[in-house]
Amino acid sequence: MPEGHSVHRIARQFAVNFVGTAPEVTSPQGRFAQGAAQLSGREMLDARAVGKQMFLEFAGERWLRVHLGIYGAWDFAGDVRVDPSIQIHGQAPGRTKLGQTGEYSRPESARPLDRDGEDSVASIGAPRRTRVRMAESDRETAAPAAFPPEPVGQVRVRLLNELVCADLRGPSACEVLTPGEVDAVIQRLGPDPANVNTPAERDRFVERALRKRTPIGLVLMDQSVIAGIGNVYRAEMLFRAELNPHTPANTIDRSVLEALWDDWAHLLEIGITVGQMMTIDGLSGEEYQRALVDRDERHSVYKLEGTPCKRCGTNIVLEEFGARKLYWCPGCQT
DNA sequence: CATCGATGTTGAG
DNA sequence: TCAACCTCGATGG
Repeated sequence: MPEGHSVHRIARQFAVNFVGTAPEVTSPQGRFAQGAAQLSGREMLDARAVGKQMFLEFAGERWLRVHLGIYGAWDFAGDVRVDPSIQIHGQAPGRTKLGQTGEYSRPESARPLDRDGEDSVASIGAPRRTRVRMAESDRETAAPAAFPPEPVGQVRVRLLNELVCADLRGPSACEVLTPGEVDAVIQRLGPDPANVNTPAERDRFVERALRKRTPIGLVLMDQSVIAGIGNVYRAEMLFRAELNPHTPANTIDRSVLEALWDDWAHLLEIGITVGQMMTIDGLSGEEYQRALVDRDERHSVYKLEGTPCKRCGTNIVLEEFGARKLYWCPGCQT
């Protein structure tokens, strides 16, 4: 379910809660018992995301690669700290408000969107006894009574240190790799502006795209061309660029492709910070708060088929495209 | 409460 | 091209 922004958020949570500790690694479900044994008791050295994949580095040149696929999720429970660069919204309806201080949900949290985001070297948040599910959207629920909690459902892998327990369920990939194998995987992925956003990286994307006759609507989802974009961001980015999804990539102006990269970098940074795919700019504070809660308020085309385009009034259409659903406006995406 | 569908990818045919 | 993976929120009765 998650697009690139969620995976970066999860990697940051591992950096804050696990890097520098030597967690016990188990596979309550059993399917990953062998891999878990290879990692257990080793210090975690690094946590990184590239596109939709996460890589956790352990001492002894062993890496855990995780891809959440369509319904994978991580649950963090215990005394969880929140990386200062991310906000956690989206508690279940009817649950207690997030954080006694309201630190993560006050309206001013909208502000970083309009700035460049170079300021924060804030200190890491204090641990808070809680449980947070991190997947396509985050959800905070009441802390389990016991620590570590009883595994619920099919837990492929559990990482447990003194303070925090992280459970992985439903991943499409979960495996131990050597450094060389990690390099090979990353080699096959396109650039990710959340890791390196330089003119050279942007050129890498542009050159790869210009070599394809494939429609841009497919190229944007090709993880070897640009990493991290999924079906929602694809549709929304094409709308923002006023681009017909069927346009062959190699017929698009270089400047337009450069703008697509810049827009992805922009949207991805917002997504990482906010934890929601906010794809409409310039919302008022009130609209922004509504967009946090209601998907239809934060998108222009995704799942909005049959409604009038906010830009030109033409009805948004839904089209089967490369085995996925594509939402776009035939009126102004030309 | 049963059923559906999903923000993804792989691999069989 | 499409089933499989195997989770869970949304939807409808």
